[in-house]
Amino acid sequence: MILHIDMDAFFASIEQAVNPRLKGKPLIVGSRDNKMHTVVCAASYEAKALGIDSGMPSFAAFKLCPKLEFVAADQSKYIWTSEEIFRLLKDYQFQLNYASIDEFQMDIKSHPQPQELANDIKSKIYKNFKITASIGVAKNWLLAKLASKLNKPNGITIITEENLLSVLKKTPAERLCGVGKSTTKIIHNLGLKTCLDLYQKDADFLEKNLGQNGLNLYVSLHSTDSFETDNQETKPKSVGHSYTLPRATKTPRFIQAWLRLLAEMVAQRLRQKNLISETIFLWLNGPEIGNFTAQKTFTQATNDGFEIYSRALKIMAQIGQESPKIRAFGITCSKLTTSSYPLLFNEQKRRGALTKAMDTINNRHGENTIFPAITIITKENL
DNA sequence: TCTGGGGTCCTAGGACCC
DNA sequence: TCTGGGGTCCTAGGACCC
Repeated sequence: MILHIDMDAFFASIEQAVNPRLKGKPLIVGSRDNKMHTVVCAASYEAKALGIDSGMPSFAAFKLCPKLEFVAADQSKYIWTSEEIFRLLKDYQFQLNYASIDEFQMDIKSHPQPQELANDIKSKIYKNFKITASIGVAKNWLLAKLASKLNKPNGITIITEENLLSVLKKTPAERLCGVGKSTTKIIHNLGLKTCLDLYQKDADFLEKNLGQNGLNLYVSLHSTDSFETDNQETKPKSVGHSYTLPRATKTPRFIQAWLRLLAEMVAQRLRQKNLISETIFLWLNGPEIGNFTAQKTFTQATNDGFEIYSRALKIMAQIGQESPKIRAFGITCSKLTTSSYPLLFNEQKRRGALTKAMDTINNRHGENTIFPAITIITKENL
């Protein structure tokens, strides 16, 4: 049996636990601090009751409730809490997996009293952090994850052999992890509506109609294996940043300053993780160009901000348009390997020494104590 | 006020190698 | 004589998740 723990309105609950003034109030956590120009990252249950939910643009949320409380996301607080919960769960001595920042999976084998165990976990979490979790138990991770959502918040759902079919029958297929918008459309056209409809199809049928995704779904639905522990390696496969401007601009020096800033941010994170990257991915969005994406692999891996920026500019030249209007952009580095010194060329050595000095200063005196001058232009208004 | 930002995995076509 | 077939890597784009 797998036990899946899903924290309730995680970010919002943490903010309410930390700040008593917010308790019992409709609250949203936005992904950035411009409260009218962001989307809802998490909504408290008081806000959910008013029809507000994550993914919604914040202006729409405020339209539903002008008195909504707003807090900008504080990632480090949530990561800290998540790691503390993980530590607490470790004490149960079961095989344990991080599924995401607010989800954890435990292989509880054939534990005789899953209900009591789930209750115990929930009360321990509440005692320590004053936030609630919902728990699902089932024969595999996909069904356990599904179960955890069926009785939110602060609920427990146990899918047994006896109730399996009836639970699946009353649950729409799109509640399954992996069944998004386009998969839902395809299966609806096939006349499949519920999780049970999917569950009762065989592997060939699902593969024929949904490709690899269908096959994965079949395997995950029917598996009785423990969750794969292969994702124990926590090495990231890519590191990126993106930013959306309040409105589109075609001012090149402004766009370049932003690209440089994003490149520096990405480079800094690569250096923190001791990684270098061969492939640079550039994403641009604008009214004329729509989404422009391109990536390029270079022979020399790097974690130098200026180098990443230069490569991004090279990729941008492919766009073949003089100076398009740009609304949003992103830089992502992939093909990551552990960086190995020494650097080969003099220019690299010199720049390596520079970035090392910058990192030292910023680590000691705080982020952005020292930064490339060009990026200061990003602070100008459009 | 009119949709963020961080990711992973998959697909299909093309280049290239033996 | 004049081109089979297997495999890998790269790229752009899409689907999906939190």
